[in-house]
Amino acid sequence: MSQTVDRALSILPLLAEGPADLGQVAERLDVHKSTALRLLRTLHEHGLVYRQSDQRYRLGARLFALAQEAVENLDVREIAHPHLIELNEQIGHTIHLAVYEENEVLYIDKVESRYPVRMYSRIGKPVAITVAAVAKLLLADLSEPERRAVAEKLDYPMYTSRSIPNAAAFLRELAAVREQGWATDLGGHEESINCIGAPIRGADGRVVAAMSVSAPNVVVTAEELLTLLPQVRRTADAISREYSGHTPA
Amino acid sequence: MSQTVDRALSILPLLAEGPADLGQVAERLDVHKSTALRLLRTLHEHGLVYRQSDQRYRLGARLFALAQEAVENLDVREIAHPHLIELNEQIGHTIHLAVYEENEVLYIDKVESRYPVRMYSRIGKPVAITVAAVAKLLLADLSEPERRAVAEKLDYPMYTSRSIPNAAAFLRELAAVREQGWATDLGGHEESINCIGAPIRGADGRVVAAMSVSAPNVVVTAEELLTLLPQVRRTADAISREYSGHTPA
DNA sequence: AATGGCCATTGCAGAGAATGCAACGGACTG
DNA sequence: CAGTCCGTTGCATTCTCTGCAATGGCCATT
Repeated sequence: MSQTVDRALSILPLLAEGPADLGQVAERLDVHKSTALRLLRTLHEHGLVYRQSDQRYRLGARLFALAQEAVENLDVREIAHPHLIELNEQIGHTIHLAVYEENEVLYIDKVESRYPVRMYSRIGKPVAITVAAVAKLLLADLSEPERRAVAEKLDYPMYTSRSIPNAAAFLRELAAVREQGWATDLGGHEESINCIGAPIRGADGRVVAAMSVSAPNVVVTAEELLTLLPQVRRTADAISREYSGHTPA
Repeated sequence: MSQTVDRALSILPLLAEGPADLGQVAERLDVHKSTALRLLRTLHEHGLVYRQSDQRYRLGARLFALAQEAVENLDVREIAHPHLIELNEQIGHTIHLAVYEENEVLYIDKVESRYPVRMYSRIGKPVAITVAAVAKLLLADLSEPERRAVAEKLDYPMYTSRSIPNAAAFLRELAAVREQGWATDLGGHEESINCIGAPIRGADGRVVAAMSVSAPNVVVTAEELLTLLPQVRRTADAISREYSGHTPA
């Protein structure tokens, strides 16, 4: 690991909190101002930070562009997208696609509900990992020791009274999900929103992504949502097949 | 500028093209493999690159998260969003919001058309700078020498027969846009798609962002689209007012 | 099963780059 | 007009990064 690069990269999350001036950056990094200046300059040259008119720094444009290109290079996403669109045209609700990476689950695609009531979420946002249906699916596929290790490390915020409260309950839930091959989140994140999800598997049978359908209570009840499960699983399986076939190893 | 950081950051666009292994990265950077390894390690620790199962590297999850947080910190975007939604509910077409930064124009928000025919674009994608309505608006606000400098540097790809062909034509167009206070792109990017756009101004009158409405020929003709101009300008002005008021110096 | 080659990885010594200091300069303020 | 604050620059020192060469693991080939 390189100290200089390490320091430079530490600036990024710092600026993600909001714009900062040279002094603040230097202080947070615990380095001399001149050092911070040179790091910022280098980041600037690469377009990762931007200097606004008041001379403060904030995250720059190329960061978006990079994130975009990155997400477009994920072949699961590319393959899945038309299927998600198609499912959305059938059932209308919001559809998410998510992957697991380094202790985080994040959305990599989304098709908006065609109902007026929409939920807030964004591609790139980390998922509420202890409650979301897609998170359960992705974590359920890890090996038993990995699951344990991850479950122990997590926090279990009680978004609602139905949120999963602790590691033990979470591991039980993962076991159930693993067994049944699909997952739900019934009001565990937002009181009035339910989700059902299904896994997408690669050629080796491992779960490479997960998709879910979300809908607020006011549009469909949890029971009605569950009747869509066969369609969701069928879509997920179709994506799995295409993905497995497509992967040239 | 720091050499080490410079090299490390050069890895990111490289990986944006697609996954690469250690040897490829070292070669592209023209450094020893051990050096490349350590740089990649550092990037990895910060979550900016991810090591996939075949040991190759690709861009990592935190990059998305950072880009997300960055875009959410842009106050123009936050203020504009509800207005864009509202306009979309009135007229149905795709709406974009864009800013100019360091010789690039990029979309920072988008509301999808409610018509079935949608256009392809993505938040974070650089805009076709020589033809897009929002690009014209943002560049038209630069000082005359700046406009000249930028116009000279650009390429003028002929996306269609109606694309702006060269710097001279572009500068004329910018002058016109500056004069009239709104802009169009009539089939200059995609033969069958027209856009109209209006600027969003800060308290000092400078253009801080631009919005546009895009619709394909098959839904509305260019003439019909132009009839929406008053609504678009009204929306842009409303955003300008709120933004100017909101900015605490 | 054994061998060869490829690629990632590590320890080390030298060299080159990053660091912090101190001084400068410009902008804003009282 | 003086004073202060913040960003910026040149420079000597030091520490870190670099490239080399050797190791070890993995896969394919025979």
